[in-house]
Amino acid sequence: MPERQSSRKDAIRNREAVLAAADALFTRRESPEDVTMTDVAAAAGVGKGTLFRAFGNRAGLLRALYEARLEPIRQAVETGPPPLGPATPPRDRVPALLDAILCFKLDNRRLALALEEGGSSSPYQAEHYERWHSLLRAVLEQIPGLTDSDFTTHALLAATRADLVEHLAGEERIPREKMRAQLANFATRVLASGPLQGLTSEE
Amino acid sequence: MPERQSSRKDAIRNREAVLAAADALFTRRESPEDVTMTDVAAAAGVGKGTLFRAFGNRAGLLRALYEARLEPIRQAVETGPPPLGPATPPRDRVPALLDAILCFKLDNRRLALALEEGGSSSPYQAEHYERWHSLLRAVLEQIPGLTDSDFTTHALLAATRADLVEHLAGEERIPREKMRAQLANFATRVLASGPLQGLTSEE
DNA sequence: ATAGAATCCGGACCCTAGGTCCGCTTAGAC
DNA sequence: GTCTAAGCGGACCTAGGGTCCGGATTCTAT
Repeated sequence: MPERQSSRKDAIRNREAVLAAADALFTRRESPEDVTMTDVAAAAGVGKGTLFRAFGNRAGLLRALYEARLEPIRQAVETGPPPLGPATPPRDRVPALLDAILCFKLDNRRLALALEEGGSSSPYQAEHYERWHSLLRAVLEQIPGLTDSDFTTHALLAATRADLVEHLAGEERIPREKMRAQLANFATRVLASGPLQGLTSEE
Repeated sequence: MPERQSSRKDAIRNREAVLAAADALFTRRESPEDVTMTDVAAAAGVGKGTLFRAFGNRAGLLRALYEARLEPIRQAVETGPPPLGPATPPRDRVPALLDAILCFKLDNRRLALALEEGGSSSPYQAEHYERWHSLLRAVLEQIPGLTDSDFTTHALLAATRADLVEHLAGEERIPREKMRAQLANFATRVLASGPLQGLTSEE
């Protein structure tokens, strides 16, 4: 667990340099997998030992980058104004949250891709997925008549998977605004199931 | 492209042996990634050269296994009786198709996992995904009032992603029947948007 | 200021796993 | 039987993630 902060200023400077270099590399290069750790170290003007001591491993570096980029959104969701903040009525907040996630992944395609496929273990063991899931689920549960909130949350989040977004934006050339509209439409449809009762799956 | 059939019987025998060995290994071992190509070759009593000549690369082997397992379902979907076959009314066929996919992934967890994450490129470039997508989409388009069929299809299929299924079955310990019910419920909710007009995203 | 300790630096090195190569073997045709 | 094209298999190559350790740097106490 090499994640604790260091106080030495060269360590801090190097950490920043690595973050910046990795950031640049991931946005520049086509595919995440041809950004090697050696590349990152070289671009940051730092040795591999330094890189690995600071972040543990590849996944650690990705996570650090991801969290940093995600911070503003986390703020907006937790303590911000509507439509993202807690004061928003659930039926409006769900599409807004999904939209925020989608936009984030559109703006950080390579990075999100690298983190989600990243190998090792599924994205479902990542902490940040867990956070989104429990938040979204809590919001869903405030909507009356909505069942299977756990599964529904997973299914909604699955529609924003990085590789799907990448495919839609890259291969199918779907413009950003259209994709956002489609996702919002989809989410709304899922929520708008007032009249449907009795379909509930039982325990 | 080393995919063409050989007529020599030793080649055929070896191909079968590899397929069988790989199948056994993938179901036995915990995680797909600790089944190495060398393992497979050894278990099949065959050299690595043979293995790679027969299947090209790791993805090729996975694909071959996957297609073989998928064959019966493909049959049932293309020319079988309802609820999977073409004679089924669209509103019933969509959940049935998704259910078939879900069951398949539940029955072939490791394999589906290995193929979908498999690294290299996203599952969205795989031929079999393309097949499912166009089929499902065609069915969706027969439902009046349903818009964004392309995106909706992607979103529905995303709910059956191998790693999500694995997570639900493995970590969350959701029983098979419950998961099937939840997916069916979800699909039905998505389709049951008759009253909703005007939400359509415009070109 | 300076010595000493703790920490950090960095690149040579290791290991694993996918993939290739090539001399030897074998199936099948004549 | 023999000739040949195809197949065989394991030694070998390579790339990239991760480790190691001698030397440099920073912080602290005096």
